[in-house]
Amino acid sequence: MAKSPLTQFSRRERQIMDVLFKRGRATAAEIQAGLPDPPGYSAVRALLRVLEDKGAVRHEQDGPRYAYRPTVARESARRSAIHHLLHTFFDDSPEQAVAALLDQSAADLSDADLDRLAALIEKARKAGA
Amino acid sequence: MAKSPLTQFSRRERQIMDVLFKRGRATAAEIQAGLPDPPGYSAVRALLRVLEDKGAVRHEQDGPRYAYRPTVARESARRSAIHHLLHTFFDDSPEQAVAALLDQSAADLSDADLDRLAALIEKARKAGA
DNA sequence: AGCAATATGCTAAATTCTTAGCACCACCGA
DNA sequence: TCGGTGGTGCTAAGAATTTAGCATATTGCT
Repeated sequence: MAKSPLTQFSRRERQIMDVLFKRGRATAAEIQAGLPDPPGYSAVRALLRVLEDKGAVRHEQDGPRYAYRPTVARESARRSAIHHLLHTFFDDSPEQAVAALLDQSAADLSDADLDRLAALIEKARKAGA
Repeated sequence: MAKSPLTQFSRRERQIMDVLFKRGRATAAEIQAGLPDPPGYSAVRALLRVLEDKGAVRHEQDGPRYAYRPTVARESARRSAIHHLLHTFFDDSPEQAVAALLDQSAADLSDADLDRLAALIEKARKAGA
């Protein structure tokens, strides 16, 4: 298996990627603030340099400082994450996964949300058939 | 926040947990086989001992060898995984997540699957309202 | 019984991750 | 113009992870 853009991350690296995926873009200080049990600022900088080396992250000048972004689009990171979730916990069964997701968050979904989801299912039906 | 049963895992530890969650239960050799870029057998054993120390895993005698299991139920590991996925990639929006999931795997779903999902949505509607 | 094969437990070494510290540059206000 | 503030790059040490090696059981054959 060739090395995917999602190389293996260390713990801290992963935490940083999580922050970046969540925020889309952040400065070193923001990342530091977003990390659980935040390390020193230098540590964050060093990690970012490593991640940039690995090609997982790139920076752009944002006024006086750097702003970092993941290089892989959020989209494709999402896809991988979903794929991994399915594979590890749901025997590659999207149906089970959707069921779990609905079950777990039924309370947070409004009727309108549910309508939209129902519509999506209809759409899937047409596409699949 | 108290230290949850899901302590921070190192890279290898996580890989091992993934294998265990996927299989439910496995011997050291099976785990080794399931690992990406598998290390030596001793390495796997050592890791398992560490994980057992951390309380993430326990073993039971299975004939001449040990069989390992995660201590947290697959259920609750699932929940955490979903939660993390939602938080990192979907702004805590289950609706977006379900949408992505459907979109990504529409092709793999049969009409019957879709029927079941539609039924689940109906159920959620009743529960939520 | 004796031997090969396959477990396990432990430990020490190699590797990798994580961190802090220091040197330097640019901007801003006194 | 001269600090002070807040950014950057680098590097080296400390901590943790990851690994292999070796000693010791236990099982199953012959």
